[in-house]
Amino acid sequence: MAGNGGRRVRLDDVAAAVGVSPASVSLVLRGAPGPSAETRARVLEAAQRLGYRPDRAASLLARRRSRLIGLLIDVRSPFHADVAEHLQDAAEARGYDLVLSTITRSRGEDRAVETLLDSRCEALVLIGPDAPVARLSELAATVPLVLLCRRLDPPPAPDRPRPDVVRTADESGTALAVDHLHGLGHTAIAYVDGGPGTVAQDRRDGYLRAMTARGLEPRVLPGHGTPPGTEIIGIRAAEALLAEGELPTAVVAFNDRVAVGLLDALARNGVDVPGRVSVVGYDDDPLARMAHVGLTTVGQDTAGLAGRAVEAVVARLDGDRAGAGPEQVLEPYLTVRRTTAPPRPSG
Amino acid sequence: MAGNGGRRVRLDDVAAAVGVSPASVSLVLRGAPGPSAETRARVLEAAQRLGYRPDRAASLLARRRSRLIGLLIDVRSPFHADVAEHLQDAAEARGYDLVLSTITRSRGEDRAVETLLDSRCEALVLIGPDAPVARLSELAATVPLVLLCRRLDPPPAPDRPRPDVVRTADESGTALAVDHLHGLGHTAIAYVDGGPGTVAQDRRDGYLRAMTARGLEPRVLPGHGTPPGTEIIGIRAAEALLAEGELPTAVVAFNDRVAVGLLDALARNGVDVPGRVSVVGYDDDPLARMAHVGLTTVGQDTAGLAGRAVEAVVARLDGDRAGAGPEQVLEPYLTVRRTTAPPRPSG
DNA sequence: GCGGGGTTTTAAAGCGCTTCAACCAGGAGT
DNA sequence: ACTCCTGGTTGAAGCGCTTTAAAACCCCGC
Repeated sequence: MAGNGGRRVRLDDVAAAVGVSPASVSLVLRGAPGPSAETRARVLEAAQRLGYRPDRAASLLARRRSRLIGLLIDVRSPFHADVAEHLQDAAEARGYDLVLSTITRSRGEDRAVETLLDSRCEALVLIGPDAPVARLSELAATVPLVLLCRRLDPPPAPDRPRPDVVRTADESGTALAVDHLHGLGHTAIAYVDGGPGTVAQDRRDGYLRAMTARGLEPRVLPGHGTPPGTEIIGIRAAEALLAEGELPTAVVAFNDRVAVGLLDALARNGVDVPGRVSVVGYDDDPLARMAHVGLTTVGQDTAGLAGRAVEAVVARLDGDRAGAGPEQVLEPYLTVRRTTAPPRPSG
Repeated sequence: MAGNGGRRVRLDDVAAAVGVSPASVSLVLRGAPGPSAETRARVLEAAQRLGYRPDRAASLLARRRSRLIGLLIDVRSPFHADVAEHLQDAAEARGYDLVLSTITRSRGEDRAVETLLDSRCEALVLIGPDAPVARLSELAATVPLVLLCRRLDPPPAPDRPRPDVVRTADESGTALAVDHLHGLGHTAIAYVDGGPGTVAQDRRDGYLRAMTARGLEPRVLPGHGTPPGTEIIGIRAAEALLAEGELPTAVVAFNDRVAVGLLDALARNGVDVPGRVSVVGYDDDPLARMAHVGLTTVGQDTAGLAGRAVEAVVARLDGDRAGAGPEQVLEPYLTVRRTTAPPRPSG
């Protein structure tokens, strides 16, 4: 079809082929109002025939608005990947495009954000960024900013610019887990903590509150250590519990990786799950879904998060601030799989 | 510092501030030869002071060459992520920039490739793409193309354009595994197959050849089923072996996920690994590295793959075709962890 | 047959940067 | 004294598209 002599087909080529001005072609190709049905058809046909593909750089440069949303993503995180996918779709639906910038070992958040800004992004979405509140606030002064899964704690001074926040109610997540277990008949429910950070804090608080509300005795196993939120923490927690002789009948873990460590250590010590101990994770990681793991876990509504994030961006950018508060909190949901069951009748 | 009144700082602003022409500023900022040391210093100072950030779209448009390499990436694959990271660095070192395009459920390879092309990428790198050879060949006619971890099989007609190929010698990888096990004293070594595709084929061939070369009896367990290359396959294979009563003393798996399924099913059935059976995976997945898995596995040299890919691109683009053949094959390496040991003295 | 209202079309001015030919000083060479 | 360099510098022409104001057109009714 194409691939013929040398140069790439330009807008002008299409215009010439049809016998109209480049302006008309531009209008038609972007579906802008103006051109008549007939012109429209002829232009489309010619563009198709010549294999015309608009040049994004040129279009971007000429356009008054870029309609670009920058997303900072840690390419190794399945959760980030999932959010990215949904953001892609949500953005597209609103007429925006997504630009990805990966953060890697050799490329910190700041660096990645710069790239995004240089690419003319009109707004930025950051997923659980590490940057301190002050830095985020400063950035929010430059460009509309949405924080995904990251509370602002401590909140910036009220006169300082404030990023929008879209997150999951992590405190409800662990409460959900406790509910589920309590509903099954468990009363001795332990919790394995995450590292520092607002997310870990929220999940722990949710657990504590839910336990207290039910008149149950909370028991938090420490989650610090390097690195937090990994299998090792789960293994250590399991070992600590086993050393005591008396196991709780259920354990809620800060996240799925911790839960997997827990499961593994328990299995090695001949402790049946869910027969002897029930385990609940958090994140609904691909890990948890793996057939042979079948971890009961708390999931986040990634599609919802992505959708709200885009809405927040659009609200700022297109100014139709409709009902969107500065912080949006979505409810997590529980996915019951095979690691939870009623406690074994004691004996 | 910046963030002051309205508009973004442009090249012209810097030029005006220093009192030189925009042309000079452009030269200085790109480190191009020409400007004197003094001009250079003054421009740099002013740019810094004004917080100037070049506009990529404009720069891209004006530049004769884009120096952009497009990478197609499945954002959920840790292997892709790893390669991307190394490519980023390798490209940068050669003065190129990487543009990422993710392939998702709602966004196939073709779509992602188009985005890349529209972004003015001068060359494309695809990691193990699904597209048929004909399509790849066609694409290679449009733009320099490097295939990572994907052989061209069957090879396109000799007169057709041919993508460069950079891959791991998968046939040596499984041979390495067999070597290792044989060296430990194993003779009954089974293999769990992957799905269709050249990679699975190579790995199987490597196993078969290595076994035959050592006068050992090969035993291939089927790897087809949906989806191939996942834990389920490993579980099924383990069940099949257990059903027979007589277990081999070692098993090589098509990849780590299969190996993990295998490990899990064995553990559930009280089979000690590596006491009773040794297991070797392939890919050196994060999964394999997890503390509690400790899977002995064959790893690919992702940094090397990325480096070669960039070299291939540069060779095509900058025309210094130095020593680079159309297909480059890197050797895999074995990482011994805790799932392999000498076979238990029979009895 | 002409002014008026609406619909289509287009000329032209950029978007912010790069590039390249031309230009300019101030030595060196003859 | 005059030409020839040569390293520095710059004016101006784009890159391929969007956008806007204005032109062109068409159909009416008077």
